[in-house]
Amino acid sequence: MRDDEKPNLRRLPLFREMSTPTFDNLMQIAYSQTFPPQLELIRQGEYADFLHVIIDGSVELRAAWNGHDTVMGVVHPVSTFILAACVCDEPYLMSARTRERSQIVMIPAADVRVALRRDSDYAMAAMRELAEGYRTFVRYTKNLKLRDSLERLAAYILYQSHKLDDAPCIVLPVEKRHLASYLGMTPENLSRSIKAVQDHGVTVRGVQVTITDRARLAAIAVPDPLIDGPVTTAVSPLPQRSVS
Amino acid sequence: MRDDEKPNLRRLPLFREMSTPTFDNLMQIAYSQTFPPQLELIRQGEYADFLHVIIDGSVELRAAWNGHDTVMGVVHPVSTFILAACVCDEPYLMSARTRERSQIVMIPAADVRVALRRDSDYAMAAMRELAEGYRTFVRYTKNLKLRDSLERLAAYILYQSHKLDDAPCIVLPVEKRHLASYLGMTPENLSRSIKAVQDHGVTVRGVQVTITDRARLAAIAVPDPLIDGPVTTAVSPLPQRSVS
DNA sequence: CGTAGGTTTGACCGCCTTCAAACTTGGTGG
DNA sequence: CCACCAAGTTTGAAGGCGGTCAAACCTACG
Repeated sequence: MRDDEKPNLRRLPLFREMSTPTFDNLMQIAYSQTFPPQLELIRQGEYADFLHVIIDGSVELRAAWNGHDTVMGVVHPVSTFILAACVCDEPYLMSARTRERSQIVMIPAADVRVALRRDSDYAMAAMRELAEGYRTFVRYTKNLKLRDSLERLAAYILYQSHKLDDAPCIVLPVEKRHLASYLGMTPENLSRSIKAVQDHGVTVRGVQVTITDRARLAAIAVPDPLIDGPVTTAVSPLPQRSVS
Repeated sequence: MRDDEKPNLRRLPLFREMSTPTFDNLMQIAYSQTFPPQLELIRQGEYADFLHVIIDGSVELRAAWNGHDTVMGVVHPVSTFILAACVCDEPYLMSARTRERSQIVMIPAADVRVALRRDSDYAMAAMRELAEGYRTFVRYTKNLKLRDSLERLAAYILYQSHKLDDAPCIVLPVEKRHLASYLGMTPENLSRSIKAVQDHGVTVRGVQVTITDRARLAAIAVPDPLIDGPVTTAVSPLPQRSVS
């Protein structure tokens, strides 16, 4: 891989705190590649050959069973995916496909495991990365089990806006069909939910979404940092013991 | 905590490979406690004070939002829970409550974090534990998104049997109301699904479930190791059943 | 026994899916 | 530039899965 790409990787939480020798060692055997859109990088059930790091573009995590398939998540730069399969040396539970032309760095899983054993700072970082991934999935599952589809859509819009500094105007970053699958509904139902949500402080034209009344939208979504994302402005009292 | 409890902990993947000084150090500040049934050990939103290790009994992980709540998982001995919140030093995403009288070892989260930084073998073990937890949740979410409720019930029965060495006869280990919530349905709907599944190679009387035709049941469940769990499951040194 | 909590059953309703068709949208080539 | 096509989206109608509500039925336990 090219030298000018390494700093991007080095900035990642996963690589930031590892020792320089370990990093350089990994980088020597890593290689960077640019893939076309809609390419299946990883197929569920296969074994983990490479840790993937997405540098540019975006990647969709999908799962399939018995003829159905569904979108489980989307990975944006700069972050890693399928770390868990690499650590466990077990089959992928999800497939991964590029949504657009994407640049990806691949590091042989065996070398990652060696580096983990050798560099405890690296292991710590991997642990934090995995813990965050775990929590992301807990939140995703809570969202699916606790909210109905209109509420999920409202929360999604609100959260997309929140990520852009509470911008009132956002653009749906994905094809609606895939967004529907991610949110656990059919494209038709998403279409109807989009129509329905416009009675609650939102106007949608195509992929342009404008929040006209945040409070009304929030009344539907009932946003919750324990579902929608990490706490940024938490007002948490001191930890307290529940039992004596 | 008592000395005779330490070997049980030491056998855990999380503690098996850590250095003896680190282990002894942690054990000095850990303490063991037995809790009554239906006690809320952890409330979602609070911060992680203690890493919990369940030694005996069973614990239910639940999530709540906007007046609803749902069962997200069940933890059996001997394993840890809420490791991710401890590692991240962030609020719990789920609550935990004892299902029965349960013995639990609690280790201050701050000390766990210190030990993680100090002992790289320990960090490696924590990483593997987290990776397994992550994969458990991916599987759970796939189950919810890809199967309908009858298929989920069939797969659940098949998997419970599989864990008991493909025993044809199993006992539902949880109250049906909680099983329904775990499987993502209402108690009423579980009741109907139980009736329906008896046309497909299963007879159910109370909590007694007998598989009369495994192939027919599998035709409904379409079991898949990428959803239902690895064929080679964990070694549980303690008996599984625990209904009094 | 009698009560309380859990389970089952029935009736009804609504969310969501399915199927089908019309309608956009974007890209391509005449 | 426009015609055309393919893919995606929207709309409509119909139906099913699952949820809600209410009552009856266990079952455990005091």
